[in-house]
Amino acid sequence: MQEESVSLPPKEEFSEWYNDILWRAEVMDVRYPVKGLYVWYPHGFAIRRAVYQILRSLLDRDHQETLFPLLIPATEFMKEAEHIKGFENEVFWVTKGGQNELEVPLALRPTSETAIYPMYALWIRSHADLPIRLYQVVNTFRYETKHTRPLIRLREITSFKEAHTVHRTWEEAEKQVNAAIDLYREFYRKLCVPVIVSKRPEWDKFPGADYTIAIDTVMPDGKTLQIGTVHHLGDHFSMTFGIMFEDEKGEQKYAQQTCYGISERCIAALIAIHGDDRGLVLPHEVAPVQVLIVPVIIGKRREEIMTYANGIRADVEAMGLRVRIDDREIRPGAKYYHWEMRGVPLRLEVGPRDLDGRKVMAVARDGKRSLLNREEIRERVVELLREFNERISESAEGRLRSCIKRISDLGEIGSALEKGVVIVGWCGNYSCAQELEKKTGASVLGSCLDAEMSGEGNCTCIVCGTAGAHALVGRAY
RNA sequence: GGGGUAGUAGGGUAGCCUGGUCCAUCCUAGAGCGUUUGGGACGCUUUGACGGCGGUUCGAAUCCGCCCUACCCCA
Repeated sequence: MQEESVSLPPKEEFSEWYNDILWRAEVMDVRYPVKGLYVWYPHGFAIRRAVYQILRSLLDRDHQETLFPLLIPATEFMKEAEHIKGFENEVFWVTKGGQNELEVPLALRPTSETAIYPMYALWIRSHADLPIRLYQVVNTFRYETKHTRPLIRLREITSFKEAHTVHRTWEEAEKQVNAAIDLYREFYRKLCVPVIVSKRPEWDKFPGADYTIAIDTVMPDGKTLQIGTVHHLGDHFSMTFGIMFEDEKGEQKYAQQTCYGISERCIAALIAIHGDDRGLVLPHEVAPVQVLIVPVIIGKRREEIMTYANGIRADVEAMGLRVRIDDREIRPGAKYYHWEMRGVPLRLEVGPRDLDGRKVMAVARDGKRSLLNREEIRERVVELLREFNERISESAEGRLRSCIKRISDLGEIGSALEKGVVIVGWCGNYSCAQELEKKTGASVLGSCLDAEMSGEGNCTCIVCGTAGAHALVGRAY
């Protein structure tokens, strides 16, 4: 009874678990009085900072960070027909300045193509200006009418990393698309979050794109979460916004573009994929506290133990790790629970026994214990953190694999979808996809791009029986 | 988008139909003091709520309206 009041609901009840862990682990406060807007607690924000630090460092290899305005004039926003159609029902508009009605209403960006591309038209003159690869991390606004959910479906996306690139040729832009996919794969590998890459069907691509590649993961309840998209924009936007350059022969040409984005859904995935009944489980790179030191103080040896613990702290700090001593006047067990909830990957316990034997007890977040010698702390801590990441990575990978089922019989698809996603043969036609979606309540996410998932050779459509390719079907968030 | 159920202190509940009381209650949490400290310590003192806004009324947790939030079901 006592434990019930302080612990999480079991993770099998994912919806409630997810809601609870967000405030118990101090990630988000959902009590802000506007629908779909949530507050980052400092601890959650520290996770966000570490996660986006990884993303930034990957992008900074060949992108530059920038910052465009939040407000987009209606005149620019309304230029690209397909783009408008895709977003017009979810745009927030600023229509007044003080008491006065604005002559041109201003949109709160739902995404920034129409803010950035008019400027690209001014900046780009020659082939020598290309390629351009810029990105920004900004908040965007979407008037969601469906159920909002912290980090997953928001009216203010607080952490939208969007990249916008410009190239000379369609092929060059396609290379960028592939580079972006690789970059996202690398990003999620660092978060130990396994992903599925697929090409979205024609009707589900980004409004105004040639095609869309999506990165999905599977949540513990078997539903898929889209945690990244990469779009080949072709020349749709460059024709609309007049982004032209003079090529080597002196001819004016429309530029080819791509854009790709990741939002704080990556943090939702991080939490959902790794967390357990005791709270957050975080890969060490993104944990706000990477190493926690708990002094176990008994009787009169307080000073001695604190000195020992401080020496260890200094050692770990010198390795560039985020370390913390919990010296509160509470029992050690309470500290363990407190920091396990918040996802500390490695805990070092130091008490009289350790002091006497010049040892330290190291306990990883997944329960693995190792008794270290005081002298080997520097090497061993790094090693333990790395091994911990490998273990959670592997276990997440295993769970993803176990909830992907290959199905060739239409009758089996329903039960398989309760546990995860299915791979079926699909001819590529809208009508068959529609029938499939109607029968199962799930959506056709797209055609598999991972060789190991699509398998060898061709197959036949599960609906109509004609020749097709492997497609991914799942219940999506 | 449509429907259902619910919201009472940090968490869990009673009360609501049939408006009124002096102390709601259990587990915690916060503040204070003391004893403690190798997996959620204990004792004592104390603080704390009726999801929000408006209406009806002498009086609202309770009745009415709108909104917000959560969970479930259907499109």
